[in-house]
Amino acid sequence: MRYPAEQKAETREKILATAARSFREHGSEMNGIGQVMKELGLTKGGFYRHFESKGDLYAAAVDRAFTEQGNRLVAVAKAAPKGDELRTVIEHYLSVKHLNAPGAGCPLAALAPEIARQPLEVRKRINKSMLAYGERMLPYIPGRAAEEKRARIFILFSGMAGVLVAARAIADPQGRERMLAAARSFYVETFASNNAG
Amino acid sequence: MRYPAEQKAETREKILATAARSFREHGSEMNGIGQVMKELGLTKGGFYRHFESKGDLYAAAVDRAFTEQGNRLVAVAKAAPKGDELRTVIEHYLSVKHLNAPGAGCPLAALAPEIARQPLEVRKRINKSMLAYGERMLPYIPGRAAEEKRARIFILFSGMAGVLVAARAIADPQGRERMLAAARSFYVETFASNNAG
DNA sequence: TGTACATCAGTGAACGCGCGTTCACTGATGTAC
DNA sequence: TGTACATCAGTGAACGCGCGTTCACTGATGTAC
Repeated sequence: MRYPAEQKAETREKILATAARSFREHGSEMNGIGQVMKELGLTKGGFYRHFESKGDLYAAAVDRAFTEQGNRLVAVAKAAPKGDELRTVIEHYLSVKHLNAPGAGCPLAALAPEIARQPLEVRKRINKSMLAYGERMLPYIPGRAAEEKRARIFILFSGMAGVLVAARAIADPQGRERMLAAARSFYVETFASNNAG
Repeated sequence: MRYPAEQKAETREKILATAARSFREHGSEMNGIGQVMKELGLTKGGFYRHFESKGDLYAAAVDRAFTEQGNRLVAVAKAAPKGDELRTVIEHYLSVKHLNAPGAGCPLAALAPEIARQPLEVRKRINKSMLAYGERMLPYIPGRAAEEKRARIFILFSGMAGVLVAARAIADPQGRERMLAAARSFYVETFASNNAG
């Protein structure tokens, strides 16, 4: 049957949001199209009215996740006390909440190795939103030359992603939170103390 | 037919080594038992004479990979000039060679998110070899209390794993090597300079 | 304003495929006598 | 020393299953007249 005017865009949106969360939670191999559609109360046949293939959805969902993550961190920075933006961002990223909510968190922490295994074209597409995510952090990084700041952003955010995912791999809840807290102190001191730039 | 006396142990060994490389290269979902056995010139039916299930192989292969990675880094440290052990280990870890050889490299960098998604029992088993890997780095870390050193090892190695896998996600070969080099300088200066401890 | 027709998001059954796992079988070697 | 039998690593066909994808169909809404 024919559906109300704006429904198609809404459905596409829901598929994207659900897939973006589901991929981060379970990885792209463990969560399929059928499950994403089922969660939305739809059948999997309808998926192909919205995306060309699973690969197409994957790239779009990872793009979406990087954009959302960027939005979140920018919002956190803007809400922070003047001069404390980077410290606040680091503490938000390395929070227990982020540790325990991979589906709503950083796609680099949740998916980096499988992004690295994607075909070149998919990686290129994802790289754009990865780099855009980095660029949005530029205003909060101390330092002079933009190129220097970019390297610093790469080191900081790839490092924190490593911390988060390594902590998630630890089974003992106390152990993982202890390691996370130690890393939080380190990153704040190293990147966001007064003499860090 | 009956096979020569020590062949069973040898075959098990080959399956483990091949799986350890293959999982790190392709992830556990993309590379199956059939392909591992095929690479060894065997049929997949014979797999179950050596391992209980794919999950059993996965845990054993990741264990193996952590042990190998530990062996490699200890060997690198032992071959380094006195006092330069940690710097040499960092440079080895963040080398272009390691960047481009995930199948022979650090399992944390190659598999951390999917390790984090394993059932509790599998994570507990893998945690043992992860922690053992960390313990082997203790002698090369400056500092006093062992607990402090352990936190420092976690921060250093999870951070470097994040760097490596983020660099692998970058499509442009020059860009990824530039980022890797910047991170290498940072980690050497921060963790292995004379006043780092 | 009323009628006839076109559209197309979503359905649900079907497809081929590769996966992990099972199992009856093979047959050269090891063991018992 | 020679013979009969047991062992068991590996074979290869089969299994059920869920996956990604395709497709004929549905039918309420939008459009044309």
